[in-house]
Amino acid sequence: MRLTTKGRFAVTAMIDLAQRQSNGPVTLAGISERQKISLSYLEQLFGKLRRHSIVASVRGPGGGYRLARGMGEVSVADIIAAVDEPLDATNCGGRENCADEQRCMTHDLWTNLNKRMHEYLASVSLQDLVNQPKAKAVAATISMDDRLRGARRDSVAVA
Amino acid sequence: MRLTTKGRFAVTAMIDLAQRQSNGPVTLAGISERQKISLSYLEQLFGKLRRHSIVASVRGPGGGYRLARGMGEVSVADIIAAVDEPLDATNCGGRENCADEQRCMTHDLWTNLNKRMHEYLASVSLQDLVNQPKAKAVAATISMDDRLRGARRDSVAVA
DNA sequence: CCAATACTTGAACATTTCAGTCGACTATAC
DNA sequence: GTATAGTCGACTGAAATGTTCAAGTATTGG
Repeated sequence: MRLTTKGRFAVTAMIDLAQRQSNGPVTLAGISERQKISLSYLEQLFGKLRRHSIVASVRGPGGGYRLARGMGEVSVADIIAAVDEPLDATNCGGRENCADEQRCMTHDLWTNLNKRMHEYLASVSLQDLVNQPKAKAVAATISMDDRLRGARRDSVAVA
Repeated sequence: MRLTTKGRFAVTAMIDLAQRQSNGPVTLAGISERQKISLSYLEQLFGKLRRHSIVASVRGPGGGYRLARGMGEVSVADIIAAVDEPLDATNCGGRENCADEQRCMTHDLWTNLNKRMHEYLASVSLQDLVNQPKAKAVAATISMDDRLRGARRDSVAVA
């Protein structure tokens, strides 16, 4: 998984959408204005989001975009994967080289990192971001720190 | 922190270096040949690694590069940070906007993700990669999975 | 000393991605 | 039927990737 500003834009836009879709479809023009993202760039991003069934479009006056599923069913990983799609992953992932030992060591490291990043991003839904972002973020951080330091704290409050 | 193939190349090269430095300085030409990375590209990468005091150079015949510190003191995060340096991080990290609530929500999410990625990469040293990569990788994965699933497994065998 | 070795630096380059722009088109509500 | 708003495709400039060429400088072995 690659992390670029493109994914950031997409997530920002999706949060805006999630927050406003209760009063009908949300226009890209509105998101563009509020989030200061170019309208045409949003069109590209939402084209991909739509083709990945993350959002649905409503054409005509009063139209716009709405979520294709509930906020809880859309993870950050979904959004990034839809937008950043060239996910050909570890450049030795079955395709070529990876012949000698060294390459496979780095290969393992990278696939593992990718996996963990993906798991983290998949564990955060749009709902989490819209509702109580602080609690979630802090809880995740504490939990991670514990693991690294070998500490043991059996119940972490998550608000 | 950004993840690109550039960092991958750097880590691959560093592993090669770490494995061979016991018999004196390692030449970039050798790394280039073994790892199939263009020599000039390696020169650029090692220039950065040298300026970050991760490797040291030995000039003249019989020269090459060697690690500036022990393998245990060099983390993957160090290598990536040295090579991928434009780490301006979250594009609202103190600089501008971040005015309304939505932006800060995504801001929190990203800074947190960056933090966790960094912690993970910082926890993996060159030594880990050269010695027993499998054990380390597997252990990290299991631990992560447990946290996500809420499972509880008190002693995870490592190696 | 001297020549081969090997790092050092800088520039140029093709390719790709990023981010944004433009223009033409289609569907639909009023 | 017209204004609204999504859809599509091509096209742009800037940056990053990955590579190559060329001209250095330091140092060691002979």
